[in-house]
Amino acid sequence: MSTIKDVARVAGVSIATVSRVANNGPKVGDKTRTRVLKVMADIGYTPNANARALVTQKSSTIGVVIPDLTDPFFASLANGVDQIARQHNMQLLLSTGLISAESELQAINVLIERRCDVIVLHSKKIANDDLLKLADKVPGLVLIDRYIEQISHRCIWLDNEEGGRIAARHLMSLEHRDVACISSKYQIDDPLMRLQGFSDELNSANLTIDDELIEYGEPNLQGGEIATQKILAKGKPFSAIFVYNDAMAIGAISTLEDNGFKVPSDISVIGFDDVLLSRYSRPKLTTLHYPIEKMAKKAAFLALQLSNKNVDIDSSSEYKYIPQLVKRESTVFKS
Amino acid sequence: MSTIKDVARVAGVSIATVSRVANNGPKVGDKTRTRVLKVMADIGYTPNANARALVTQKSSTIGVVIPDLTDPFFASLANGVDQIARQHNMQLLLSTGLISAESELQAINVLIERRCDVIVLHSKKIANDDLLKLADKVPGLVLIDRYIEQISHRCIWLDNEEGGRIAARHLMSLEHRDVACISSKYQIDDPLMRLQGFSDELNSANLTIDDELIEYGEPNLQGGEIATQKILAKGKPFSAIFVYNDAMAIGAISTLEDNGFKVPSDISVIGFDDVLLSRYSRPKLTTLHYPIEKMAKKAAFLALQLSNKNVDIDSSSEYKYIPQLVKRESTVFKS
DNA sequence: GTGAAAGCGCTAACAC
DNA sequence: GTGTTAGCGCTTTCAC
Repeated sequence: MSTIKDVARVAGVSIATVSRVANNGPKVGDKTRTRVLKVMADIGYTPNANARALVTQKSSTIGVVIPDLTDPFFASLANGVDQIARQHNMQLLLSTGLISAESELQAINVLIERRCDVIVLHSKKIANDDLLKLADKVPGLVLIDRYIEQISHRCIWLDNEEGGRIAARHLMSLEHRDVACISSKYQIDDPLMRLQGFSDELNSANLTIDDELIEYGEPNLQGGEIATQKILAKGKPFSAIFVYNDAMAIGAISTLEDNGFKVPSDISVIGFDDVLLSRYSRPKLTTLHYPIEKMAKKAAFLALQLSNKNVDIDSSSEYKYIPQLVKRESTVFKS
Repeated sequence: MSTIKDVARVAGVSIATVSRVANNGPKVGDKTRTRVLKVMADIGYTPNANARALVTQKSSTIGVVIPDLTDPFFASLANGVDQIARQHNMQLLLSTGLISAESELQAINVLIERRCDVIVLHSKKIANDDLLKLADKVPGLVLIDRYIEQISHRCIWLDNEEGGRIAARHLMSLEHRDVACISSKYQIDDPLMRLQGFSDELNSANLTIDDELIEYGEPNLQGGEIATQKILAKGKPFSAIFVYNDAMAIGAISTLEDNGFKVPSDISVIGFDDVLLSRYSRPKLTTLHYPIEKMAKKAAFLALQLSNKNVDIDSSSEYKYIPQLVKRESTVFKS
């Protein structure tokens, strides 16, 4: 591939001039500029971003770490960051971290090797201490969907506990008293907090969840199916289920109906996340809206600011989002 | 951020030695190696991938151009490429192209600037000639979801026309004679070919589609809703609809039911793509399976081979995929 | 086994 | 307005 030197040679100018033209720099004669531009087009010159990054010390790429792309929730996250990247003429470098601490660490490391100025990190497995070190190393690093007190001004997170409470209040307002729960088998913060909030709110109304009516599974459609089967197998009565996320909730509904239970008339189901799917499932899913795209944009924007030494940040800020109840068709008054 | 020089200085060796250690190179004394490794860890050294790419002339990143991430179809595409990237210890650089030729061109250009060795390009708008030039410039470039004769061995594509034919045969086998079509308003190859095949097959059975029963819309849920409303407004009878993709089909079903038509008992609906959603919609969608993830993997793998000068490729190969009919619940015998 | 040095393609002073 | 030059951080001969 042709380089700046080739252009310079053919156009009969120095490489400095070519560089100026390429960067729309000042002080270049009009005839020179047009001539250089023509040569560039002729020989198909494309500047080498790696070389440029090396000398300018900035790569103009935004790095994102997410577990995987097929989950619509994470796709939305990446999409939010991408939108901010476009606005700033930056590129998205995507690193999938899957679910182990090791692979998350490796994913983030790749981004640092590439000298991403700006990184939005969704990490569930890396220990706080390691995250603190990373944050220290990369000024433009922001955590999404996680909260660490020492770097609270660099965390964009959702109040999962409050989400659990809202779900509980909603179900109680519909007079459900015997509720089951389906949670994620990955014992990370989110499921724990959601369950905690849910349980607390029930308790404060003198209700409790029967431990046997709590099941755990993979946080996807199939996980919801299996967990529901297990709960059903116990043979204990319940009139509503609080499910960890929408995918599991839809899996749960499918299983319930296969077993002769009508949703919502026999059993109400409430999900979490409000992914697109939840608006088009039958019955349409009542769920808690998780404004992930908005949060991702905020995260990218914040990371951009942090990476810019000229802007100073109030390190006491907090970026906590509250999930919103979206009432649709899968929950009704207890019959 | 610390550099190779810092490591060299602290460890009391030359940068060449550090480089050897960093790359697991040969001929380094054991004590030296451990000492250098320790220093690296101590000062938190992370090699600069840009500098490395500059000298080695390879970036070990796979570039992908897709319109956007939120469409599950494209997310699957990106995911397929990502899996191959992981296998080869490469990174995914994602460039979203949206829908204009200009933005697609710009998206691919960013990838070339970054000197991606390997590029999987989903382009609908760029003219054949321009694509040919790009392919010439970047040996590791592969087109997905598009066919250009001159570079047929670098195209991974689906036989959309055959898909249309299969859909037509399926509907005819269920004795539908009056069929409507919903197509994409973006008059690119896919919708045109699908409609063509569909129409041809009907014709060969002496059936025709009433032009008034063909409507065009955005290829998403809402587009399907609007197109269906328009068709309904014509007041012409029909017993089945062939829809451009699953999202539109689900939108169509929702609108049909809102207007008092039962799917499939009153009207059968067949979609295209077989995205995850189609398995969980009610009724479950009959559709044509588009093996996009498999094709994306193939594309990435092929691009990888192409980028490697040591492997030579049979330039007469073709990579045509045939969609498969997936019968679910949204189509039945005409009543 | 280790080091010195050249150079990848580019930008950014600094001269003229 | 244009050219010369010194690196950016790294790999890779080529000596020793």
